[in-house]
Amino acid sequence: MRIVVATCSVEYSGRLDARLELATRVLMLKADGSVLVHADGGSYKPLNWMSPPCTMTVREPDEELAARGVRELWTVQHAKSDDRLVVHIHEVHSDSSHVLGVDPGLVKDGVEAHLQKLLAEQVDLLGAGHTLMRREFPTPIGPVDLVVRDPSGCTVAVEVKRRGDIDGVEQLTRYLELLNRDPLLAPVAGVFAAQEIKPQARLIAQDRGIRCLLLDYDAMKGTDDPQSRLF
Amino acid sequence: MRIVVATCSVEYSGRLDARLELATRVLMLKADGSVLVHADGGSYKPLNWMSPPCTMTVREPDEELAARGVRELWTVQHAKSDDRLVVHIHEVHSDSSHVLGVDPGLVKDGVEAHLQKLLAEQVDLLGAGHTLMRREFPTPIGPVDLVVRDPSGCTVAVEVKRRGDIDGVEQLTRYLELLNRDPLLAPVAGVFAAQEIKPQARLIAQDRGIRCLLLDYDAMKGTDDPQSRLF
DNA sequence: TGTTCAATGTCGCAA
DNA sequence: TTGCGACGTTGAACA
Repeated sequence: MRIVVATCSVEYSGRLDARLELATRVLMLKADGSVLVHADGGSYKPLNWMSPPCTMTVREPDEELAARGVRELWTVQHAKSDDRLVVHIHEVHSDSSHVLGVDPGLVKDGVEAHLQKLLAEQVDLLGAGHTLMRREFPTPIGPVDLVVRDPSGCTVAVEVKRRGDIDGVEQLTRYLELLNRDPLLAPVAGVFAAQEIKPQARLIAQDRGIRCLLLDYDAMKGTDDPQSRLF
Repeated sequence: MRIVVATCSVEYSGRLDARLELATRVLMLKADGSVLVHADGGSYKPLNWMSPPCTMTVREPDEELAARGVRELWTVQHAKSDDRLVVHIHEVHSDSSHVLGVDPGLVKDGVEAHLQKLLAEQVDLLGAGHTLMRREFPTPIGPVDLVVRDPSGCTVAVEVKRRGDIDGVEQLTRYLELLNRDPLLAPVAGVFAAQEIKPQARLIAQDRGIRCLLLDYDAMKGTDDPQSRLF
């Protein structure tokens, strides 16, 4: 991520034509090539931008542009369409780069969170005699939805999803690998619980010894005791 | 504009609840109090944000949070709703402020309104001898973009879009149904005019006897008489 | 100030 | 890929 504060003008041409007159703005250049032009106000939407996939090329201005105060000419070209952003850099006030790494991404709490909560309350759905140890069990790679103990005293890690896809199985697999390194917890079994489980996900889960559990959201809501039904 | 690069976790609660696990991100704090949380990829939409009007308060973490590595606690509270963003700052890698001033703002050219205006002026593009009856012809279900009369004296309803999609055809269909109930206007023909018409939209239009017309914005702007070329 | 509608909408899922 | 619907939609024009 490179962040440049510069006095600049910007032209966009593509689905429409748009222009930003000379002013000082923040230019955010992301690792995937995308560029955002932000002012010191407004909402999260930039004044102008180019979405990935795109590439930026920097040129020296010709004499005429240089005479008008342009120091650099940035051209950000979209890879697939002919959308293009041209930035005339007049003066750079700040220019810094930072290594951010891949972001784990936003987790939204909706039905999935509710499912998790309901399963925590109705932990017997995993089989008679199961007891809840923790919800949102923290690990360095993110929280495990549920950690429970089965009747034999073994630890079980549960991943709850609305739609059970391969991604979810992979996630649970990573948790299991990590938890099984902890001698106080190991051996840890895995349960993949979802409203709907895709055949491929089920296959991979079975191959890894992960049990699949279909959840009936409406039934679980129905059995929900009225006290906690205050959503 | 203050820009902070920090390792942080973020929680949003408001119209939904969402969470960003610990990672390094860019925090953009605008002059109006709004805050954006950006990762090094994705589109122009931040991972998380708070729109103005809102205010940010900074607190020291309590002992428990401090033990987990939190150095600062930012709470961004929306002024009118109870939307709230909480940022747990673990480590600050960069922190800089810049004075940007007020932005002159984006000037656009080529939006639907321009297309409609140009077509109203160049109504011959619908075929020689067409005359404009009205722009924004009012109906109970919304205004019809253009109502024109063809050389034979028949009424024609025109829907103008930048990108001709199915819902545009549906919209025009509703207008035509309504207008054709008016004995003073009926029979009313339909023209779907757009810079780009999706194949499926064209199909549906043809099936309903609606004529499709591709608009060349640049050409229309070129033929535009100079008096009205004051964009 | 509220309502309606376009948008360089974007985003995510299903067919 | 395309279509469909939702979005913490945002933004602008208008009543």
